[in-house]
Amino acid sequence: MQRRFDERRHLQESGINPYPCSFEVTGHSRQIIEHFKEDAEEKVSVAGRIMAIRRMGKASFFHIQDSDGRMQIYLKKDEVGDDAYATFKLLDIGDIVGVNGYTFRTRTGEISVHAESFELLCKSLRPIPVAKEKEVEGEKVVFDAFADRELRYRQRYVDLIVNPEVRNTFIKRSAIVSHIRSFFTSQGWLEVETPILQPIYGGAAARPFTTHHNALDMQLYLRIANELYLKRLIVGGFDGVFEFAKDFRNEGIDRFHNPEFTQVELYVAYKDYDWMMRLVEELFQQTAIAVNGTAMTTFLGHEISLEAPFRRLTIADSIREYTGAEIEGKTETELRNLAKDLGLELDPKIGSGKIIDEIFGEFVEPKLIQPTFITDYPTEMSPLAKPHRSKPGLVERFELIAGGKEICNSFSELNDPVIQRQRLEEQASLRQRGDDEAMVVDEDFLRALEYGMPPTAGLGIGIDRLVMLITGEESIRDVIFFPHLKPE
RNA sequence: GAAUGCGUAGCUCAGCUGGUUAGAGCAUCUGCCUUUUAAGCAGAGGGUCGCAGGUUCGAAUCCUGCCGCAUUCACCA
Repeated sequence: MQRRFDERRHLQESGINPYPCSFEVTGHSRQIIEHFKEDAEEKVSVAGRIMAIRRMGKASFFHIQDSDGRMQIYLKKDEVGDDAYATFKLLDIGDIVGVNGYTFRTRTGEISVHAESFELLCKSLRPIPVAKEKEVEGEKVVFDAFADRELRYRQRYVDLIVNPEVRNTFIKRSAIVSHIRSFFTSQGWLEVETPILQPIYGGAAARPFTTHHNALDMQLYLRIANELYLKRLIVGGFDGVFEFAKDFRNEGIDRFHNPEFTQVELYVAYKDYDWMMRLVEELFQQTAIAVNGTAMTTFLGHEISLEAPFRRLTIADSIREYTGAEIEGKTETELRNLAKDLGLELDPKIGSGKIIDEIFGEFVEPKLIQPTFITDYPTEMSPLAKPHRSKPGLVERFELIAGGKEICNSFSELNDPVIQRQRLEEQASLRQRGDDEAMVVDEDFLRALEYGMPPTAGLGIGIDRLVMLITGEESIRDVIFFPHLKPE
């Protein structure tokens, strides 16, 4: 590094600004290669980071990497002049340069740019961990790639420079988000923004991060969900609203959980959860095809098809199928015994809904590899969902499970303010008994419902997990640019 | 929060039944080379072996504690 500082000074002393203001770029690597014509050389100006240099005395080859790929540059001392060639000798891998020249094909067949002049655009002071590549029987083999997980996450900028597949994953993430956004927008639904700092947190069962507002001298929470605010907007008269939301949950970290994560929540008036299932099928299939060109994906070693329709199974049927146990019409005591027979050790404080959830989570969910809608959950687990139209004790709710993990959650939203108040008060008493994830009564939300919310279908999609599913990445840290790590 | 594994040069790794001055490839530096592509050839520099203690004549190597990362489990999407 000291040497590079010296070079920086050396360049400055010889009148070269190592950090100029701009450079006129006329072409990018992939586009130049695609448009290349054998007998018509094209004038181009390209810019990028030097990734490899092969100097051969009075001529050199090097590769620059720009936003969409790599381009080889050929530089001859005769043509650029002695001074420029001397400057070139001071350049390092990692420096950013602009090159003016014309396209040609080398003796070995690589489409390249024959430089007529070049300009240093940024001196790099730290060596980048370059990996070398070689083609072996048509396959690219990478040698000594920058692979240390901790370094890759802490210095994602380096990871992105050096590992093209990482860059690709994030390009796909962006494509997934923009596809969902345009799908929703094209239905006429409104993209909105709601508070991240909330005086009362709600909409999910989770522990929040707390913070403090100095001027108001009050405690505030980072949202765990935005559900209750989006419903207020449906009360306000919008037919469809959605928000790509960063939510925050003060829970453990593992390869499926980051303390801040992204959900898109959607609420559509006059619809129910049945309609929402059809929407999710169509959305997921289209998104996968838009991003990967196919509805097939590989996740955790499984081939998964996102082709609609997805299997539908009530939670009771799913437990019957995977354990042989019957949960319908059972009392809490019977359910507890049943769980014990299956080998589950349960906290004696939990109620029947939670027991069913435990059985499901232990014996069913990990086995649901192909996308499956699990429907008709016990009321106790779902205080914001509408009672089922024909099955007492259940609500109109579904979760989409794929790859053994929950990807979506959806209900026909509860819009009866009287029942909603009862449910929230039940939550509050659970809270008093020590369940610190139970919900809090939000009087303003209840007031909104009392003005009247039309029948509404709601949906939340875990974007990080959907991106994992579609890209095949096996850790949430590989689909979040800057995953949470302890400080260095 | 618990268990297991890992931490050696800028990067990828070897060395770890304790024993001269800790190695290799790439990267870096010097010299040669005007169509190379893991360019090549000749030479050189580069390390508080994660941190702190301990055992020992002697520790990268054995022991203890701490820090960080990964995986699994628990909580959760």
